[in-house]
Formats: sequence, C-alpha cells, structure tokens
Amino acid sequence: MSSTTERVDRKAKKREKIVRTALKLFAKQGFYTTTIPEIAGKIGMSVGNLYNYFSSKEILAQEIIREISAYLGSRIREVNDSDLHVREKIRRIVSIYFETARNEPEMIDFFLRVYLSNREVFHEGCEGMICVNEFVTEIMIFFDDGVANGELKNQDFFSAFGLFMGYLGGMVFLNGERILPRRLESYIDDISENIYNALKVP
Amino acid sequence: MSSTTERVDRKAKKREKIVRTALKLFAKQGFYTTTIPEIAGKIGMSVGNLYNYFSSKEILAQEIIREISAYLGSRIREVNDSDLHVREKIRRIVSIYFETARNEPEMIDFFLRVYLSNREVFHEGCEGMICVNEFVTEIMIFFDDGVANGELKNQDFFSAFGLFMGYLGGMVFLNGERILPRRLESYIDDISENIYNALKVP
Amino acid sequence: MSSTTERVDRKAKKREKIVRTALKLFAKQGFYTTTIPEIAGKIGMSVGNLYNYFSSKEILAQEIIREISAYLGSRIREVNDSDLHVREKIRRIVSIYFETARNEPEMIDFFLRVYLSNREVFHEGCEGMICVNEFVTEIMIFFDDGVANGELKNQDFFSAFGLFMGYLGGMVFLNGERILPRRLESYIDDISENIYNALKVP
Amino acid sequence: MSSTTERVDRKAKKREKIVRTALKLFAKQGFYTTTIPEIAGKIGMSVGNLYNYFSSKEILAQEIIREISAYLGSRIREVNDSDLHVREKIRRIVSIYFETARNEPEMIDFFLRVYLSNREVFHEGCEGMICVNEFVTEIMIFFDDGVANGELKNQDFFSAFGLFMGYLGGMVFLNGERILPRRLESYIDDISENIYNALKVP
DNA sequence: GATGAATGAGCTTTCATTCAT
DNA sequence: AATGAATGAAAGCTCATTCAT
Repeated sequence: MSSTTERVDRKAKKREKIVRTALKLFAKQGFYTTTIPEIAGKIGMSVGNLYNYFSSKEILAQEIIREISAYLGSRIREVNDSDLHVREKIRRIVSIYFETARNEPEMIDFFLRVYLSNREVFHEGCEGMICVNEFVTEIMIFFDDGVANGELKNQDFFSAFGLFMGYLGGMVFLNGERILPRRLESYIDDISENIYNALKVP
Repeated sequence: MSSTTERVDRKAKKREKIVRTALKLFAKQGFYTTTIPEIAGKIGMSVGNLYNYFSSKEILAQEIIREISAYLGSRIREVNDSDLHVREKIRRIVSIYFETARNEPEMIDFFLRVYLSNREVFHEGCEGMICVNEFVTEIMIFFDDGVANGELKNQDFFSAFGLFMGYLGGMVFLNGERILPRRLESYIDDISENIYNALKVP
Repeated sequence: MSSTTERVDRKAKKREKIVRTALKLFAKQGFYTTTIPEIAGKIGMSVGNLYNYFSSKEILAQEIIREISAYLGSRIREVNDSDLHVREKIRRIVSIYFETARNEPEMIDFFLRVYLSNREVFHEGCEGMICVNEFVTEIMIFFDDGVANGELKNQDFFSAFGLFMGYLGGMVFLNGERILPRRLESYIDDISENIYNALKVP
Repeated sequence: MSSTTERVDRKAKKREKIVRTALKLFAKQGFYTTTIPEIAGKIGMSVGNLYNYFSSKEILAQEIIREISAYLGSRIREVNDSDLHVREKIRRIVSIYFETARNEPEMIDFFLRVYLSNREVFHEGCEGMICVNEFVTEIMIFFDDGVANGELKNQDFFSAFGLFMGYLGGMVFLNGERILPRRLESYIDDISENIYNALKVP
C-alpha cells in the first residue's frame, strides 16, 4: 500500500473524528457556546490543524448537518423501499427517529438546536434546505407513495411535513428537557397512530 | 398625581420598551448575536442604565419569555372559556398562533429560536417549563376539557402537546424560511383538521 | 464647567494620545509588525477600550495619515500665503519637510513607509489621495502660483509633483538608512537649487 | 550529459521559478500579506520543499531584491558603457526605468513597496545598500562620469541620487495609483529634461 | 528532493459587565 | 436614574516553520 493512500486514509479518519466531536459539543452546548479550541482540545489536536480540515466554524457546522441528513435519509430510504403499508411505514419512521434520538441524541439535538435555530450560520452554503436535501427528499417520497397508493389524503406536502417533523421534534425536545413522564420509545404507538389518523384518507 | 407615581410609571414604561426592543432583536438575530449595547443603542439609552433594569442578558431573556407565555396563555384562555366544540377550539388556537406569527412574528420566533434552542440561557431561573407555565397550562386545560367532554381520545398529555406545538412550530419555521408555497393562514383548515383527526376519539 | 464637557475633553485627549502613540509605532516598526495590544499597552489602556476610539487598525492608520496631511498642508499654506519668490518658496518647503523629518520623523516615515507602501490598508476610506488631500492641494497651489507668475515652466503637474515629493522622500529615506554622509539640513541649499533648476522657466 | 548536471539544472530552474512567483506576489500584495503556502501553491510545489530552496521568507525576499538590483544594474551598465552625452544618458536611464515599470512592473513595485518600505525584513543580510549594490554602483558611475566630463555639477552624490531615484520612484508610484493623466512613457521627455536641468553645470 | 499534516504563538476583534461621575 | 469609558478574558483565525514519511 502506498504511503500516499495511507495518508489520505488517515486524513479522512481525522476528518471524521472532528465531525463527530464537534457534533457532540455543538449539540450539547450550542453553536456559539462551543469554541474551536474546545473541539480541538478534546481531540488532542492543535487549533491550527483543525483549520486545515475545515476552513471555518460555520463550514464545519454545515458539513455536520449534511452528514446527519445523509444518515437519516438513508435510514428512511430503507422504509420507502419496503412494501409495507403506510401505517407500518409511519411506525418505522417514528421508530428510527426515536431510536436515533436515544442512541445518537447529538444528531437530533444538532438538527433541532443548531441547524433549525441558528439559521444565520447556514445561510451561506446551506440556503433553503439544500444541506438537508437527502432527508427531506425521503420524507417527500414516503408521502407521495402514500398518496399514490390511495392511503394518504392528498394535501399540501408541507402541511404533512410540518406535522410529521414538528411532532417528532417536539417530542424529542420534551424528552431532552426531561419533561416526559415515560421513556420516549413508549410513545411510538400513540404518536404513529396520531400521525396516521391525521394524514390518512378519511 | 404624585411624582412618585409618575416615576414608577415612567420606569415601568422604559422597562417595557427594553423588553420589546430586546425581543425583536433576539428574535431576528439570535441570543448570542445580539449585544447589550445594540439593544441599548436602539432604544437610545445607555448600557449602564439598561443594567439598572435587568441585571444580566439572561435575566432579560427570561423576562421576555415570561411575557410571551402570558400573552399566548391569555389568548388561549379566551378559547378555553368559550362553549365551542373541540373542533372549533382547535381552529381558534391554530388561528391565534398563526395570527401572532403574522402580526408579531418576533414572539413566535423568540419562542422557537431563542427559548427552545438555547436552553443553557434559561436553565437557571426557568427550569423545566416554569417560564412558559401560563401557556402550557392553557393547552393542558384545553386538552383535559376535550377529554372530559368525550371528544378527545384519552392519551398521554405530552403526546398531544407535542403534536400540537411541534406541528405549529414546524409550520411557522417553514414559513419563516420562505419554504411554504402559500400564505401561512391558508393552511389553517388543513392543519386544524389534521390535528383534530389525530386527537379525536376514534 | 459641566462634567459632560470634561468628559468630551478627556475623550478627545485620549484619542490624540492614541493617534500619537500609534503613529510612532507604525512609523518605526511598520503597519503589520505593530500590534494593537502593543499600542494599547504603551498608553496604559486596555485593548478593548482602544476599540471604543477606533473601530479597526485600518481606521486608526487612516486617521493618522489624515492628521499628517493636515499638518503638512497647513505648514505649506503659510509659504503659499507669503509673497516670496518661487526660489525662496522652494527653499522654505524643503526646509519644512526636512525640519519635520528631523523633529517629528515619525510623520514623514509614516507617510513613506506606511501610507505609500501599504496601499491595501488605505484602499477603503482613503481611495486615490483623499486622505492626503490637504497636503497635495497646497503643493498644487504652490505650483500653479509659480506658473501664473511666469517663474515656473508650465508642465504637467504630476511631473513636477513627482520630482518634488519623490526627491524629498528619497532624501529622507537615505537619511533614515544612515546612508547620507552629512546632516539632512546641510542638503537644503543643493536640493532647493536642483528643484528650482528643474522647474524654472528655461 | 551527467545526471548530476541535469539535477543541478532542474534545481536552478525551480529556484528561479520560486523567485519569479514570489516577486510577483510580494509586489502585488506586499510582504506581510503574502504567505509561503500561497507562493508554493501558485507554483504547484509543497511548502516543505520550498523551504529546501530558501530557508525563510526573509531570505527569499533578500534574494529577490538582489536579482532586481543585478538586472537594473546590467541595463544601466550598457548606458554607462556608451559614448552618449549625459543628456541622452539620462533619457536612456529614465526610459529603462519606465520600460521596466511597464513590462515587469513587479520589479519596480517590489523595489518601492517591499524593499524600501519594510526595512526590518532586510536589516539582517542586506544592511545598508549591499543588496542593491550593483544598481547603486552604476548610478554612481553615471554620475561620476558626467562630472568628470564637465557636464554635471559636482555636488554630493546622494543629493543627485535622491533626485534621480526619488523622482522616478515617485512617478511610478503615481502611475501605479492610476493618478497620472497620461501614460508613463509620455513623461520621459519632461522628466529627463527636469533631471538634466537640475544636475547640469549651470 | 518532495510532501503536507501539524504546531503554537500570536493576531485582530468582541462584549458582558462594572463603576466613577 | 443615567452616562459611557473602561476592563479583560476569550473568541475565531492565520501562518512561518518543522518534521515524519
């Protein structure tokens, strides 16, 4: 194996390490209250070197949201590719979301508390929804398929999207604030049922 | 009229001016990207004097969310006090929310982008939901009444609350990002219907 | 005397102190090798406070060149306002320049080594020659008067200006580098004579 | 041809490439605002390798000024070696200077804006005028010859040198700032005449 | 010779907060 | 109540230089 390949590999790995570490810190503390020295320090690398990988704090945050979107998008694609009924698809998507919130809470937190809340950070480079494109696209496919099958009411996509994502985001938020009396997963049935009832053909 | 009264009045008025100005700036620019000198400057008062009214930036933000909560709570109380059917009550609450988002967008934006997203700012002094108590209480009353009347399914309150608030928040967010193809108000019927279908007794 | 007036006075004085100190450091060490902490430290004020007076390092440098231009312009205006022959006016201007280079060398050094050499610092705010307007205008008046009197050859102004200023600048530079074998002032006669011979009507 | 010779050749060529590229960047952007990675990047070589050729940024700048001095010196030597009258020699030197400013502006710009203005960069290694020795020597020869021929006034060399170089430098500066109303070359006659009048035996 | 990741000191700038007046 | 100059810690970012490969 050539040493060039090794170097490229190691660089990619370090890049991932930065993304993961920054994701955790941003999600826990917020964008403005997390500092570059803090991120670099946690990894054990120098500040200057971190800037060899990401040219600014904003660029780093943008890369993170792109990766989250890709991850969630790929998980939902599996559901879309299946032959399940809409009712079950909804359950699966809710499950994926809550499972992610449980196992990798930083992803959902980053989405809600950094991406959605600090739009100025994403305005240049992530205009509109281009950085969460993969994720939004899959939700759109889910919805279109359901309408095509005659299972879902044919309404404005955004009304359905807002319900789905707003609802799930709201629950994860309440969970994060330790306001929910029960484990997040225990709500899967109720919530899926509510969403299904809201969206189904009457 | 005693001059003491006058002074108290003037002080209260200036206090309100600070709250309103800070609300607008925080909502538009975010908590960390708005500075105290900026707020003071916009009012035409000195920074030092602003600190005579609010002892810190955080305390100011907390006061703001309390006032927003009180305002929305009082608006929803009117709905709760009425004899309308649940279906119509939902429509009214959705309308109030969207109307506020239209006429005083800074309130909803502050709620979504400052209060919900920068929890560290509110942890001391607004633990849990005590600073939005008035608002949450009214939503709770709405829900309990509906269940008592046999119109709403008896489920975990937070599941219903997350649906309601997450959905509305999501729509206002999409509207703020100029992603919605139509005016926010045009969604009132669809959304109210979706919420009603999600929450009603099957 | 009102305390407001006192405060304004003190602020103006501190402002001047900053300008003078920064002028000296910039002139001696150059723009990029002089730091804001260094300037503030030498005055005994905090870095943050310095920024209350000048919003950036560039703005500070621009203010400095404006003051230098005003000073030299006013000195030359006295010559222009006199009834001397051109030959003597040249001598006086050369004397003023060299006297300034002797007594306040930082002014001329700043002019040559900061203003003329770091154009990028002055491009926004000092485009063209607007920050040295007062000085250039007086040289222009000197020249126009001489031509009007029939004492000076009528040639392109810039050719005359380049000669005058390039020559003086060159001599001060050589002096600063300790290359000149004699005191700067000892060259006044030779140089004035050379300039006169170059510019006079043949 | 031995491979050793080839290697030496290639090394010399790369060295020249570095000098030429750095010259352009330093001249356009200044010494402190040009970075080593930028120079290396423009050539397509690595920073590390560039340091194999020049052990520091300062050393590189010093090498550049030496090459410029050698080039201008050799051009002026041709004039000195000729049998022309002083009047014509002056014209030729002015022409060479302006022609260089037109065709290879980076040389003159580097001279004026990097070498003359950032003395700290050249203090160790280029003390006094040793790095521009070749150029200054030729000007000195021109002047001494003129005096010996009885064509030029016998005055302090530096007074004549300052006139000559200050004047030309000033004009090129004004040209670079786009302040001159006409092309630089169109001033050759006026300027040569002015210089001749200033220096000639009265 | 060649690479480019890595270092780390240091820069400009910001801002919540204080305090003398 | 009111002013705004002053503080100072800390942030984001840069870059000459080094060194393992």
